[in-house]
Amino acid sequence: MSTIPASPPASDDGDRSSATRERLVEAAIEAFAASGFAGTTTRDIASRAGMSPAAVYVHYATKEDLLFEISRRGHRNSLQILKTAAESTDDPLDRVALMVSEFSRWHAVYSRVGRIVQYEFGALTPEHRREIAAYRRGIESLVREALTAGVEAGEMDVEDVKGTALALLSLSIDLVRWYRPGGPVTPKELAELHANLARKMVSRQR
Amino acid sequence: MSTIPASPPASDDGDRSSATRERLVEAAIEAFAASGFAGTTTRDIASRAGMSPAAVYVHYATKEDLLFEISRRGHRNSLQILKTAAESTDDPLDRVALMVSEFSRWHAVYSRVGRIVQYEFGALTPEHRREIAAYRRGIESLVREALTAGVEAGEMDVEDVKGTALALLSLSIDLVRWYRPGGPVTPKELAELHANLARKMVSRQR
DNA sequence: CAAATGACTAAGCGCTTGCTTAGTCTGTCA
DNA sequence: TGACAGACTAAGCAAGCGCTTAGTCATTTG
Repeated sequence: MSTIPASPPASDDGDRSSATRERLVEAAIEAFAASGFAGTTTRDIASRAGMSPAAVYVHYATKEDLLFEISRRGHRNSLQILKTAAESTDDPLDRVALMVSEFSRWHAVYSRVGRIVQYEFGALTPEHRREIAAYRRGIESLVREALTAGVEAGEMDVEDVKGTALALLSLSIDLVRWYRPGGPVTPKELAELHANLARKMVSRQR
Repeated sequence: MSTIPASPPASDDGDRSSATRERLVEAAIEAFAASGFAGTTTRDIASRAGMSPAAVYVHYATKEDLLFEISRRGHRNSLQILKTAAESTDDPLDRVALMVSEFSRWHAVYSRVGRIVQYEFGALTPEHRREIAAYRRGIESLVREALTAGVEAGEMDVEDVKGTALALLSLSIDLVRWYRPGGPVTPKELAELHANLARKMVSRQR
């Protein structure tokens, strides 16, 4: 339910192995969210998944591999959401608003995963970090392109495209710091608020 | 240089003890920033401060006490910055812009401390967490009050005061996630960008 | 139906952890 | 000058760490 979907719709065949891998990813998400990556033990992950410590290593070679799997899924999934939003309309202002809305909604729904992915980036190996960094550049590019298109169409007033793109992403991403599902605010409400604020941030004034 | 000032202008007397405490705080900031709280060993902190592991415990009873000291200083200091900004002008729109500007500038200048303080909140003891949570409520209140004042003066258009306050804080706080001092953007430039965006977010349109 | 496969466990290895103990050294003050 | 206080170190303890080894068991395959 709070596990993000794997990149292929879900990586399930009927086999036992991939089901166990899913249990491990879910267990690792719970553990990392509760104690952080360095503060989580492989024994904790194993027991949350209902198996012995050694069984973890049948499916993932290291604890960091589990973090990488979570991070990769999170980034691929949210990048896809953003891309779909970007392609859903031709109106530049609507596009930016929809992108922010969907990106915020994603981060609210998957706030646990988002927190792990954002705060434990530095715990990845240099190789894995490079792959994740590429997804992040992709995310930033999509927003920058949407802003540039709006400026060139004369429908937006954005002095600093790069800085504004980062600010729009901050709005969405930072909510993983404080948002808790089941609280007074729904993901949909947050998404609408952020979309409205985004419109104001990029619209021509007066 | 990147240590935040202690709450009394600086907690220095001439004595040896408080100077050593400062060295420990600085060493802990470096270590926590590099490896996270759980990933940092007391031996690492000690050696960065140029002393034996046992010497740390003369000044701080636990590793968590060092984190709390850093967190307390960071919150008190940034809260003070925000309060001073709030009192610096009577114009509601200028006030919000100045608050965002100063809060962003603080987080850029002390981005290492900001990252520790934001990401390791959960590593504090429940008691310490309560004290820090109170500072955070104070910060949110200041922003909410500034927005409410602007709405009541008829100079702002803010539908959701609480949500917009959180969004303005996100703009400032989230920069600790990606900002690195010495990069292409100065704290001052970021502060101005965020102040302009904040104005657009709360201004009456058309 | 024997051989092979692969998920899984019990036990544990070598190392590191936060923190303590016991004692040394330096500077202060009666 | 000698008793004392407090900053500091060398050594180490108990616990817990990531990960491995050796082997069990159920299922698949020729």
